[in-house]
Parts: sequence; C-alpha cells; structure tokens
Amino acid sequence: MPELPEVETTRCGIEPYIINRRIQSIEIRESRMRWPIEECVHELVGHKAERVERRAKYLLIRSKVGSLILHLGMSGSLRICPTDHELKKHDHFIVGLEGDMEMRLHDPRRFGAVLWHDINDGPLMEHRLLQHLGPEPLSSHFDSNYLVASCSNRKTSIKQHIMNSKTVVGVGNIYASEALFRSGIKPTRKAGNISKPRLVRLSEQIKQVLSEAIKQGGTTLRDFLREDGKPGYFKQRLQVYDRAGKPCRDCGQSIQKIVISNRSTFYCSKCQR
DNA sequence: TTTATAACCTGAACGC
DNA sequence: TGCGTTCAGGTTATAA
Repeated sequence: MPELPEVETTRCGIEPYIINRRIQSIEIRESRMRWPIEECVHELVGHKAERVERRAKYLLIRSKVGSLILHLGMSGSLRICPTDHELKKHDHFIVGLEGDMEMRLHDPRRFGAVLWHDINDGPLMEHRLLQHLGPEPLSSHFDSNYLVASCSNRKTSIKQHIMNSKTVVGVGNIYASEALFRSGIKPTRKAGNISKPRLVRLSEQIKQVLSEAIKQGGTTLRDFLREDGKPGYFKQRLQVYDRAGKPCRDCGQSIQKIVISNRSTFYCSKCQR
C-alpha cells in the first residue's frame, strides 16, 4: 500500500490527531519488525508531538526530546481509532493519545520499522536511515539537470535508477512504471543511454504522476477513520501497472509484463523505446 | 565504486 | 475442500 502518495496521505491523516497532543502511552505488542523495536521508544511518553513530517517514505513524529521514525514497509498502515476499539491481529505498535484515542501500526509482513532518535544524538536528518537519501521528487532539488547528471554513465536500467533512493526518494514500483510510460522510455533502457530531452520529460513526469496520486490520496482522507481503515487507492488512472495483456490506452498494443530486479514491470512496447 | 542478488515476513490468489 | 506454489506497493546487507 505505501508508496510516497500513501505515506503523504497517511501523514496528513494522522497529523491533526497527533500534533500538540501529549503522548500518554506506548505499547510494543510485537517488537520483531524490520529491526527490533527498542524500549527507548518509550522516551516519547509524556511529551507533546510538535510536528509530523515525511522524508522519503519515513514518517517522523518530532518532539522536544526526540523523534519517532516510522516506516510502513510493504504492508503497513496507520490508523487512528478509539482506545476501546478491538485490536486486530498484526496491530504491532500503539501510541496512546490524549482524548482516549490511539494510533495503531498494523503490518502483517513486518517489513515496516519503528525507531527512536534521541534529541541528544544530533540532527534527525543525520540518522543512518535518512542521511544518504536523495532529493525529494517534488522539491526543487530534483529537476531535469539533476536527473540528467545522475544518469550520466550509468549502466543500470532507468527503472532501477529512479527507484534507487540515492537517486531520488519515493518512486516505488508502481510510479516508476507509470512515469516511464508517460515519458515514452522503455524500463530496461540503460540510464546512461537516454537523450537529455527524454530525461527532462521523465523528471517532469515523475513529479506529475506523484502529484496527481497525492491529490487522489487526499480524496481518501475522509475515509481515514473508517472501520476497515484502508486508504482507497486509485487504479483507474494507472496506464500500465498491473495491466499486462490489456490494450495500451494510447495505441492499443498489449501491455507487456517483465521482471526487472525481481520486481514486476509493465510497459507498452510500441509507446516506449 | 557500481551493480546484482538474497533476505526479511505473512497472506491472498491461483492451480491442481 | 485442501494443499502447494507464486506473488505482493520496500529497503538493506552482502556478494560479485
């Protein structure tokens, strides 16, 4: 579920329930996540959450004593619900909030992560998981000049290159396929073997597709507290992802499915070269 | 240094 | 119905 637009949607959804609220309790129901959840996360208890930020696909809940770093992995989701709401299997981490509400991290595959960064450990952005990240795709730090320079002499495929968080953050498997389709670039093409005008278009389309998805994610915000807690996501706008064998919406050619680096990849062999 | 691959997990969907 | 296989939206650690 969580690509960058869903993480941003989640951030917007939880922010009003968390910001300037005192954290009343923290419960680790299952510590075996990507890394074990350490007891020091309890440091947050008794303090107010001052900001809820996002860096790449990490959610950062900042307080004056330190920050909680959350990652949703492949199957994670966050829900705000009343404390008397029945707990679900795979509700692994619970943050008790003022007003008998809780934020629950639900993650069946446990690829997600919960970490604590103490204020005394230096700037949050120098945390080992954050310090080597590339630019945010929607920021001015990511533009056509940057992408062109980053592709220079690269022998890896363009899809792997834009999915690499050192190149740019937040471009997951779905939006990599979509942005490449919109740019007319075949996913297997070597990054260093693409003309500048086409990379300019790709940088624009990465921004465009993510912006559109965030807007659509925004429409699911009202459903955030719904019983099933699932943020609806939008398949109707996808041009190639999960459309193997179906006709290209532009030319009618059958959409191809291939595997690049163990990830399903979809493209139109006529529109993308 | 760059690139490719294995590993971490559970559950849903599918075929037999 | 039940069992085995395959696949899934992410990221790091390790090997080549």
